[in-house]
Amino acid sequence: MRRAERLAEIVEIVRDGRLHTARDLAESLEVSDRTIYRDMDTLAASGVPIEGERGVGYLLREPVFLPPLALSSTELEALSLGMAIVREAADPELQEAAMTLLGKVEGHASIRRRSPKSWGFGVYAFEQAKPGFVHMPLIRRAVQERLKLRITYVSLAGDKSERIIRPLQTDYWGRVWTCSAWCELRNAFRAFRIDRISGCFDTNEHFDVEHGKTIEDYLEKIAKTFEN
Amino acid sequence: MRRAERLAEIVEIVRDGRLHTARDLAESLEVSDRTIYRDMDTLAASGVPIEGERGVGYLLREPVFLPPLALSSTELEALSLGMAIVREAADPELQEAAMTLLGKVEGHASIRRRSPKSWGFGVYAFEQAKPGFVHMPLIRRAVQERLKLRITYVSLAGDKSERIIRPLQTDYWGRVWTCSAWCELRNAFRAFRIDRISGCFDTNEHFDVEHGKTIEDYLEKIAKTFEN
DNA sequence: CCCAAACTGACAGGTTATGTCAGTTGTGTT
DNA sequence: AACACAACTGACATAACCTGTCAGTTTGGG
Repeated sequence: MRRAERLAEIVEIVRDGRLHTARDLAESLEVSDRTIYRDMDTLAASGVPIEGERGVGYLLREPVFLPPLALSSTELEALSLGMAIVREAADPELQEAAMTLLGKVEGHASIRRRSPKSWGFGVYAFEQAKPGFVHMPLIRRAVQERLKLRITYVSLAGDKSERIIRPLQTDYWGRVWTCSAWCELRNAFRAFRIDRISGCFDTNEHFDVEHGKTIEDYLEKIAKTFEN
Repeated sequence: MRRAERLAEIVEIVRDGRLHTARDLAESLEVSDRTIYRDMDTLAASGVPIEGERGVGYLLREPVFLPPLALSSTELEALSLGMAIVREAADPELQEAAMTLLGKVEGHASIRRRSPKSWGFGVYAFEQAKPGFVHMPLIRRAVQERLKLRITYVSLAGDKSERIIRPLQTDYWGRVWTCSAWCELRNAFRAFRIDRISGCFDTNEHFDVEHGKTIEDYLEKIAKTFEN
């Protein structure tokens, strides 16, 4: 089974998002270039989206992993429930992802045979599309990449304000999403309800992890509040 | 790659939970017994928990599937969020499954490399362990296997009652779980809040899908209610 | 004890994978 | 426009691997 392992190894190497030439791969895997080209065919046939450009090299745009997982039926059930909730309770981008993921998993004959498509879950976590939800993908990206955002926020009292925030975490409260952030207008931590964010723009400005302004600091502060 | 396909096929066949002899497998896959024995070695080496007993046959206890999935990072994010919610919002059995599933996925080196362990999600779907939650696994099983249950229910008004129900679906409402069922006491559809089910027992009695008493009928009835 | 069926080892023959070589075709750079 | 680079392709010999056959051994159950 050296071949199968090598195929996995190629994906491992290429998924770092950088360019790799067939020769480099061939050297590090101790096979000939030709073998690499053949392997690339096989991978492409298996649906791995590796792109090869002549004169350039190979690139794996979409991060991919292919672990041959062994899931118990309870884990499969948890996956199914989780995706049902995400499909209902998250923003369109994650909804889409949840559905394609579930599709990939249920598409495998082994599962179709056992589950009559339904696990008996009903999920009604949300009313129809909440207003601020279109901004969720941007907010999530901002959290991950430490990107400052400029938002227009309408408070529960109805006051409109414009702020620069450092989004630290997105929070799910069962039926409501909020974003925990450091607010540069108030110079303090604030939690913004996603459905009350009417405008949201990328500032193209990154923020550093500053002592006292991290999500851990925020959570700690909240914990202390509850102690009293 | 006929070998790789055959290995997958073996798992496919054996995962029905019944006994299979090497000879039967060999016949249906059109190879010799010897090849099956060699394949079993390979599968065992790959970590598939197939058990073989001399004089008996092969058995796969834990249902398993091993689809070499290719997930996008967004799908991975959806999976992570979904499991975070399930870990917070579901019963202990599914919580456990969600954690082991996430463990299996994140355990794969390819992912560890990219995600700094956290996706920036905070999930606070529930207070601490709700009372009725211990019954959830039984209820889920009952839904899937059409098993009647005998429950002790405390209504919102505080009235205690004992009923035989035919559980049709478990419903997640963001912060609350209910069970949609046909209630044999009231002879009508009822939705029971899980946290108000104080007792729950298996009656060992199955129910048939009766016209007018299915989950589809219930959902239709609810839809009509909203029309008015 | 006997049977069934999992297991093991050896070897020949077939199939597949690989390396070598000799090209062609795009892409980016000078 | 010429050039370098690297993806690609085809052909063929050889090495590696897989498979079937056969002849056993081991283990659990009746």
